[in-house]
Amino acid sequence: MVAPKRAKRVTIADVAREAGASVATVSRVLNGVDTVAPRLAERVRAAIVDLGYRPSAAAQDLARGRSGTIGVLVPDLANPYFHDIIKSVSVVARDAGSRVIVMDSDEDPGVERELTEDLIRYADGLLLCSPRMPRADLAALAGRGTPMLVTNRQVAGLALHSITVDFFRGIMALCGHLARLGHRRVVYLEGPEHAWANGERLRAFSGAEAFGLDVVTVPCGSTTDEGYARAPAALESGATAVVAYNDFVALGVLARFAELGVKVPDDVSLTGFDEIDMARFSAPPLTTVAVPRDRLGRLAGGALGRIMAGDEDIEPEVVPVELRVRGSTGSVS
Amino acid sequence: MVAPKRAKRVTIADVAREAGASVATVSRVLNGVDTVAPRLAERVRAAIVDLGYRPSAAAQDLARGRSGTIGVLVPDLANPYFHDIIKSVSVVARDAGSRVIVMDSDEDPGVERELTEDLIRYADGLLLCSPRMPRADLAALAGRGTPMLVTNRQVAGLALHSITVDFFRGIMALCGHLARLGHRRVVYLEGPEHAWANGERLRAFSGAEAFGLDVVTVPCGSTTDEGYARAPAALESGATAVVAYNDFVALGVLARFAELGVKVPDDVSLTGFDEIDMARFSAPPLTTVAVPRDRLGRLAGGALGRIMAGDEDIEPEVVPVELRVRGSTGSVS
DNA sequence: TTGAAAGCGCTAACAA
DNA sequence: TTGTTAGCGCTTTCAA
Repeated sequence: MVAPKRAKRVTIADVAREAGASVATVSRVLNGVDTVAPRLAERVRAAIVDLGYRPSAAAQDLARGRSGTIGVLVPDLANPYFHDIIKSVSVVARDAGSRVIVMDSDEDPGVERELTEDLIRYADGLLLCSPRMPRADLAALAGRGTPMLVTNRQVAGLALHSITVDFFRGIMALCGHLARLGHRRVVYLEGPEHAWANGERLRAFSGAEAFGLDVVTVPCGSTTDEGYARAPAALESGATAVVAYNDFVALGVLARFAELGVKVPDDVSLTGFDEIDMARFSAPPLTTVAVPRDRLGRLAGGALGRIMAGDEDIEPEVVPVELRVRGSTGSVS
Repeated sequence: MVAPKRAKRVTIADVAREAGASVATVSRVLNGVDTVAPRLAERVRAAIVDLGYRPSAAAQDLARGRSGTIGVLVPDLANPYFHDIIKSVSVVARDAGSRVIVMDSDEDPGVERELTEDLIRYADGLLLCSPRMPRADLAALAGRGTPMLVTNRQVAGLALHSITVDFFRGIMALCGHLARLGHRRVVYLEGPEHAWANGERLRAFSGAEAFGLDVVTVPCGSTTDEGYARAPAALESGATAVVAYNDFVALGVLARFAELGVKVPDDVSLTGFDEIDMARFSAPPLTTVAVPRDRLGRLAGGALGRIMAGDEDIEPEVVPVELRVRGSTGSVS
């Protein structure tokens, strides 16, 4: 093994010296300003390679007054829901010449607030995905002047740019589907308590109750484990259909039901939400609601870009969803 | 909506003026240096709040000569395998007062190299998870002097700090288990071609062949979709057991088999690798190999910390794995 | 087309 | 205990 040399940083001045040019010229070459004589530019490039020079991001950011970075905060990196959004935003960002840095708040409103404070110092713009933090925190952030966009959360009376999903309609579609199959009593396995998405679903259920559907609610969460754990409670409700907060939960329920000898959909129907990949690979495949996450991500990326460019007139968007009927729902026997 | 004011940045000088102190004092308060008179410190803190001041990350990083950031690169954010590692590293980092920024190369060696170049300018240290880039690129990076650590990849003859998983033993355990069940011919659904983990598995299989196990190989990948797609090919091999590259692939195979009416494990046995949550929720639950990802993550975080602190004497570690026998494997009929 | 030099906002000697 | 000031490495006028 070669002796490790923690070399002192190579700076733009070193390159300038090596190339026999000024730092200004090196900077020009670096930034693709084409008012540099080809021969000189070549010497500079050679020096850069020779010395293995990399511009310091901190110095560039400071001098430029911006970081070329957009910060994305998600409550759970493991959830493909956010993953797809990150991917799409990354593509949009890349096209705009900026990079994306991602942080995971682990569903904790406190951590979320903290990470956001951090992110705000590093990034030119912020994308808060399904933020769980209290309204007041969000308000404070919004008042700070940093360009930002929020997904899956609407806060009445706050000048907050947002792109949301039509969860309300999704649940209505699900309920309508179940009602047509003859279900009169369904149990809803609730999502994370601070999730706006959960509130929207609850709103939709009370709408469905107006149509004569009986809805009982069981606290749960957003993971397979939680679905697995709460499945018996769902059963006890005496409902003929279980509406899980999302596909993960539904998959957990499905597994537990299998263990308990409960047949889906013969004994009880089951639905998910989000349409993750696994939804169509389960046995039976899951009736769920498809959310166009890539579209959501692209919209978010585009809107955030415009906001960062100073455009304050961003229309709040609500992306539509689509019911996917599969084998996990059936008519009441 | 209130008129949006893209306020000019509040700087440390503004705070100093407001508080009637010097910038040095403000800096001291900011950094918790306790040689500031309580009353003065209080005034400074009040000014900070009043003005809504946030230190510029770029300026701090530049002045300090470090960023307090560690960069993590993963080939696929969606894979819980990496997710768990990120979580553990984040915890270690947080305890050390630094933050983690994550980037996803999307399994593309080119993008990977590019992102690493970027990361290296932002971070004090690098954690490359299962890098797919060619040996030469890795060598160039290693020679650059940035503290870095690689997981799941060993490169002979390169002074590269690494922490790897004992994939070899994992596959051997799996093969031994299958052999004891009477299997004589297994088919291996290969992982991503640039993955070191795949190479290790192949090595292990040739070891198993020495014990009389017949192994045929089918190119596949690392996702459920790919498993689903290659399942028929696996069947055609005439093997009595399918060893999937990982649990995702196995789950895809399982779904396809169910559609095709192939019974697991009666008609054919099936194994995964990694032990993701879903592995025990499938029907039948998956025989797989558990990888202690949290431990891997903590080890990585700790080791990287030491490397960044200048300790060059880091022992390469190989974390052990554990066979988990479940319902998806059975004896040959 | 090139270079000199003034910042960018902060930290950390060094003085007082 | 506090303040002054010289950098940190880069970009970007402004002159030449």
